[in-house]
Amino acid sequence: MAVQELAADRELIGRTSRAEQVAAVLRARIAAGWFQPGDRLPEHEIAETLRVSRNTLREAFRLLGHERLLVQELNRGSFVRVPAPADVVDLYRVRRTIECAVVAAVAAPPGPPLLAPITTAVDAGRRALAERDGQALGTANIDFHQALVALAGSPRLDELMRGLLAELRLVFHVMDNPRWYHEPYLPRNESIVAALAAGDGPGAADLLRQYLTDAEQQLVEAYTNRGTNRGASQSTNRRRP
Amino acid sequence: MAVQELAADRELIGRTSRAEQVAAVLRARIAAGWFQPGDRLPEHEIAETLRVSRNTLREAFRLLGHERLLVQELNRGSFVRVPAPADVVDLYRVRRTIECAVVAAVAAPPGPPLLAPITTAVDAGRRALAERDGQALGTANIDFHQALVALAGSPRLDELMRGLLAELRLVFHVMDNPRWYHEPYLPRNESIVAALAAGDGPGAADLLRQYLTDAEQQLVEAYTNRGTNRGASQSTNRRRP
DNA sequence: GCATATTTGTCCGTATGTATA
DNA sequence: CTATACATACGGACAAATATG
Repeated sequence: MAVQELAADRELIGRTSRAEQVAAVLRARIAAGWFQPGDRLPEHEIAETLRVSRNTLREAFRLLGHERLLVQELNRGSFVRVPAPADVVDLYRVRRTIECAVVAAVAAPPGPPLLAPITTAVDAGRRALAERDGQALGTANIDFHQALVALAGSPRLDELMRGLLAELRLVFHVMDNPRWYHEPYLPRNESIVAALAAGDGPGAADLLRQYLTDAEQQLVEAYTNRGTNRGASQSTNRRRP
Repeated sequence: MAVQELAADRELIGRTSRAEQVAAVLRARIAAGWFQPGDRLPEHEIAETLRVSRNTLREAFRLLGHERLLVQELNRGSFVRVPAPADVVDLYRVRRTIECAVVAAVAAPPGPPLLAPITTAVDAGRRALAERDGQALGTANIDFHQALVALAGSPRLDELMRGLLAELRLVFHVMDNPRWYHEPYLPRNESIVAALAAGDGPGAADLLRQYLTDAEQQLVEAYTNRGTNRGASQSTNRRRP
């Protein structure tokens, strides 16, 4: 019965709990960099601002902690997570494993509903580059890789990828200017699309693997430098200005 | 009531955050089948039994909901999740993607610290089969695949795999006798180990992919039959007997 | 269809323990 | 070392939704 598919849209109406709504707000704030890695999220202050009780806020904190966006130190509070260099390495290891496996499984040119989001993301990236919009370039790159994983048609892989990219956003927020790291890879995205459109999954996967390896190397190098300079260890007691 | 048997787990809590300790207890109970898919977990009753407040229990519920072990229906409560057939398909799609990718990346015989857990799991399976211990056979199979993913050396992939296998346990709990589904695959595990020990990752990955495809087909078939017979839709109001 | 009882969702007050100035 | 601030956890309260008769 097709009606049950509507159930997926239930959460779009008001039918979600306060805790998840609060989590969504905080998630967006963290993704946008409004809360920066290392920032402490004081319960009382935030609960008062969002007009929710501390109990429901704590439920939201647990959710975000489970998503690795927050770390919760016992009796000290919740902090926006500041990823360690080892996390960057692991993130890219997982990305290589999953993205490449999904892309390599492509045996025929994907249909428009699958290919369109990919080309759209590349176009958005090209436009952002022309307008020198680093923020848009970054999100376009994220959308590109999210669309790649969507080729598998797996809800769990989609959500997993969302989580990985959300974590990766934390890494970029630790550094000053994320745009430089995405810029050189736009033409490589285009060649990946070309291979995919031709139905050459394994070829696209090879390009993608090299892409991710290069990106990781450059990112880890820049990250360890910036990271140690700031000395933003997780247990420092930074707050919002 | 049978819920009072939970009091035995009261002693396990005492070190980290209460919510995570409670979550660990419930997670173990669900994995063991003590809470069965479809069961409702009443807040007041469980909170009273575990001697925690409803607030902290709800934090634990949020965690388990995020792990897809519980579903939380607004104003109706938290239920042990009963996976749909589509979930089984997706679980195996993810398993094929990740496990095969990890195994295929093996280019040389793994060192003892990586290979030992794999062979140990196979041995445990062989022993369980000899003793006709279906429960042990199932866990041995789970340990085997967990050890396979550990080849990647990625904490995130390890945790991801743990979650997938925990979900899969729910599927087995919906059906009566899990042992029949693991039995025919033991020799295939052994051949996978042989290929791995020889450093032939791609060969092992091919065997593994076929293994997972066969297992999925058999499981989905048996699952849809059992599942519809029971009529255990998520919104039915089952409780513990 | 209606009235009642139960359960969840949410908030508040408060006590305790922990970390930090 | 004391004092302060804050997180942690508990219990009570009420409204809202749901299940039950």
